[in-house]
Amino acid sequence: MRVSQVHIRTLKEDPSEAEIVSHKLMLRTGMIRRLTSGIFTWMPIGLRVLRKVEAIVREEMNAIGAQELLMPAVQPAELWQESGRWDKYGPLLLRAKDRHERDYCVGPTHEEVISDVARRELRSYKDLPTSFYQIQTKFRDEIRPRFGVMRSREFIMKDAYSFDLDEDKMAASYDAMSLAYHRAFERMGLKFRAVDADSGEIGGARSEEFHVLAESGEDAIAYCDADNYAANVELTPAPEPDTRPEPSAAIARVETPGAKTIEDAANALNLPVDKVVKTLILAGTDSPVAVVLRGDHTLNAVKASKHPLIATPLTMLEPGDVVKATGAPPGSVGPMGLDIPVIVDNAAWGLADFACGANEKFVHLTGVNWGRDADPGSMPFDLRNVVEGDPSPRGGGTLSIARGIEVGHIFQLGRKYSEAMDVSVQDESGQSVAPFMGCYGIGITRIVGAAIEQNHDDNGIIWPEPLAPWSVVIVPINAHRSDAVKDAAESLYQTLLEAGVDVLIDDRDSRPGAKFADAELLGIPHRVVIGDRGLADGDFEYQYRRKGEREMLKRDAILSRLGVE
RNA sequence: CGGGGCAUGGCGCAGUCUGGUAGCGCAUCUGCUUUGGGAGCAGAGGGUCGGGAGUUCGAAUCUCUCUGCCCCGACCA
Repeated sequence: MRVSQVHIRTLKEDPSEAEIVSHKLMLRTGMIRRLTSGIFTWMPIGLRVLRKVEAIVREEMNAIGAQELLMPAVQPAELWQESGRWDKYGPLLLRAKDRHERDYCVGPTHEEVISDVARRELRSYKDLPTSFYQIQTKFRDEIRPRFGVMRSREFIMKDAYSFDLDEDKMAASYDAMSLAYHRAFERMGLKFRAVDADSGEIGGARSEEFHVLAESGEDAIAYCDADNYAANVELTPAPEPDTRPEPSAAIARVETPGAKTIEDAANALNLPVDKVVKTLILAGTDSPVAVVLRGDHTLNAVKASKHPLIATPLTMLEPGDVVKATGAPPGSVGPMGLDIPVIVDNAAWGLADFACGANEKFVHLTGVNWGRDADPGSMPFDLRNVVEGDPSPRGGGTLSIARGIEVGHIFQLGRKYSEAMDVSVQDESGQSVAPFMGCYGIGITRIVGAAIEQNHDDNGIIWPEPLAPWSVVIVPINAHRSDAVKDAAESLYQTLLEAGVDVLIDDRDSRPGAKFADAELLGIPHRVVIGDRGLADGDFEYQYRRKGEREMLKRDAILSRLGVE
């Protein structure tokens, strides 16, 4: 394409509404424009990228035999009442009434509709296994849309659904889908990890999330390259308690004026934070409970919610209630002498001669030991988030922590929806049975943002080649003054076009600097600069966006560099 | 939902406290000069200051109200 014919309106300054780099760059390049909170127009350049993502996903879905269909975005309430989600889904569901006062929603997902399709279409086990997918606009009325297309209300999702006769076959469909996801993200050139999203659950309902690794990710992922373990930190088990050293210190009372945090206390006591224990007072199922963690650890809400004495949702007591429960304000609370249940984290259980609050304002105790001084309650419990360097649950090495952006999620649903929605097929013996379902989502629009988060520099986007809006940009320098430049540029452009390369030629009359800046902002992987300077020797300048080194190459060398013979 | 902030040409901002009828940079258009890292000069178009109500001779500026947008918050002991 010719830049003169493309709607390009790049901005030099970051729009004030954008916070993270992908959002800023998408606005500066003009890929998207906001219509209202969490709702965007995909402008021509952005749409080119979106289409590349879609095409890869579509190819990988088709490759495993999933069939594309397109379901309605607007769905009748009855369907959602049938599954029980009309009430459960809450305000996330955008609802509307038609002229007859009938209730509808804009689909946030399509389990209900696909179940309806399935119950009408699927008759017998001979129709199975089968899977359907669509690439379609969804709407979820997020509490707080932010970060541009990363957490928008309207977004495009690829959602797929599989139907199988039994659990093993469902697992096979799931595995095929998982492989297809791996292939799709690899083809997009993204650094990603598939992580267990459900490792602690009982039963066969497996689930994996696919995360693009990026600093700005909202999720923390624990992984171990040595043994291939990867899971959301929320779900990564911390090690069992160590054997505890024998007590060696006597208990001592220390005034810690003004100490409110663990760091304050550790400083005042002149101890490392991992020798000080933090005691959190939570709402319990019966009475408040005290939860004890090592000072350098943080409470994991998902794990804590699984303890029978801890109330869900997890609630920290207000300072006033902490005083009522323990006699001391937050910061000075400790496990000694409490008359509420104490739950000790595995790591805190392994400590000897530790320090803790004395349940007296601005007083701490040192040399405290479980059993001798403080009652550790019943069994220790896994309550904390794992940290960098913790052993991998698979035992093959130590964990690293990375941040990730969730771009895919696959799930074995079992019969939950097929039973609720009355989907059934006849098995070999003629009995009606509910099929086992799986559902599989990819956030198409989110991938575009995630790809930028992972691939950018100070000058702009650095597209992985498979996602780039164009793979090559030709920049003629002062073509209006030099027929040689113009001819060489046009000729190269035509050759690349004929070879099927996604090529852009910057045929504007702008100055070179402006063209370079735009090419870099847009993140076009390959740049060919043609100017009188090099052309005298028959040279073109070639630069790869990601590396940045410029080389002078002959036309043939350029073509072979771009994979054209 | 709770807390905070903002709303002035397409974008980024000043002006608001101390009312007097709107300004700067970028972008856009015209002309000339320039031309290998977002050119220079000259000129031009474009906003009634988020909406409404009020105070006042007079409101972008003060008051009330509505709306929209952005940020923070569900690990603090």
